[in-house]
Amino acid sequence: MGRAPCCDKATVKKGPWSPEEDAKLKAYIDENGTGGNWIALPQKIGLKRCGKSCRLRWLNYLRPNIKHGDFTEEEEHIICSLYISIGSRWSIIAAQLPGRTDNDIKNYWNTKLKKKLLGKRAPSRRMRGGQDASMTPYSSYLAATTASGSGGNNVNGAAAATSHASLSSSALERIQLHMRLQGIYSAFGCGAMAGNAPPQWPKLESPTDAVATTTLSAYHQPQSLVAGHTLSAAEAEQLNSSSGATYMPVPGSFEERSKLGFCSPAGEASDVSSTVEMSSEPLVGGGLGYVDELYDFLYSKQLAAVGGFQGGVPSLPELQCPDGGAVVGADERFSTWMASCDYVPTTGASQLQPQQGSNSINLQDFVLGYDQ
DNA sequence: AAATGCGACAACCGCATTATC
DNA sequence: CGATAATGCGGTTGTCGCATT
Repeated sequence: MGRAPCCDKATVKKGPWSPEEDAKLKAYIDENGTGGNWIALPQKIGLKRCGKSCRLRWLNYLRPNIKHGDFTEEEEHIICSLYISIGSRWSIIAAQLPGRTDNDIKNYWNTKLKKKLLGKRAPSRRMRGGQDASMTPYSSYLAATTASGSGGNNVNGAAAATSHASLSSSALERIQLHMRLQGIYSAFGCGAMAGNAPPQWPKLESPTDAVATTTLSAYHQPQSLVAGHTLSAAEAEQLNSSSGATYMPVPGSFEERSKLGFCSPAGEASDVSSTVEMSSEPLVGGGLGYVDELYDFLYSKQLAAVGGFQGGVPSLPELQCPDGGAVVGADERFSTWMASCDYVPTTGASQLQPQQGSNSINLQDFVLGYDQ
């Protein structure tokens, strides 16, 4: 037996809301609030609507301070970065964008951002079956490692390719997108098969997805994200020895790095290229260059603004904590921290709230650490 | 000018979680 | 402590308007 429906579907009106209905609902809530009972609300004000529908209408449309219209580039970057970090947790992402609703962001992602990423595949740069002059060092590395089948990647890559054939197109699309996003993550912070933290994959429900997820997880080993600018060299060393992960102290102020919309470790350019070239990336469906393009998409403007790679590989934006701290990332530490936090989407600037006595880390901001 | 396709957005649906009894 | 109700959330669908043929 499934649960009882929340309302009588025969008598409830569906479809778009009329201005009159909007006015009724808004007037009532403005005056009385929701009363903590959405189910009873429509009867009180004489609306033939389901309580859930009223709630949705209020939250997504009628609520004050809702922003409609185009997303700014900064908002796009935040959405992309958080999607990389936490997947389709739209309510959490929305909590970081005051005035935006989860529904808005979800729609924007599905209709624009995702296509921007999936559709940004420039034929001149990929799917050529070999290297060419336009390939970046990173692409070249990927091609080389794929061709040579280095280490466990080869095995897993073959498994991925096998599972690829049996996936539905929608599942495949999702996996490809996730791989691109995850690939960026790997490129920024992941040395080959290093680290112990399990990767954070967005939810994949179907059995076939599960197969693919298992396959992919085997060679995505996200590295640790740390509160870089607050970490001294000694602290970093201590953490490295105790956790087995790679932390690095990062010079430069948070303000400097956040100017561009992302925290960016102020490392040297040589550090960046060497790190990127060291990274490995599984390839499914001829995915060479995915990382490049998403990287370009996310960071080209930032890099241009600082005159190239001098700013180092950008990190992710911060999730605001009530104490003024912030957290970002997708590693085990982050997911642990997330699990120990309540997030409270509100009409204003929402916040992540560490629970009392929780295993929270006093994070200021994060940068990616790199393996040697 | 009509038909068709497509993108954007609003709304719905069902499941998971939380609160209450 | 279990059952039920309410709420929150993410995935999906429906509808409308614009662009293209």
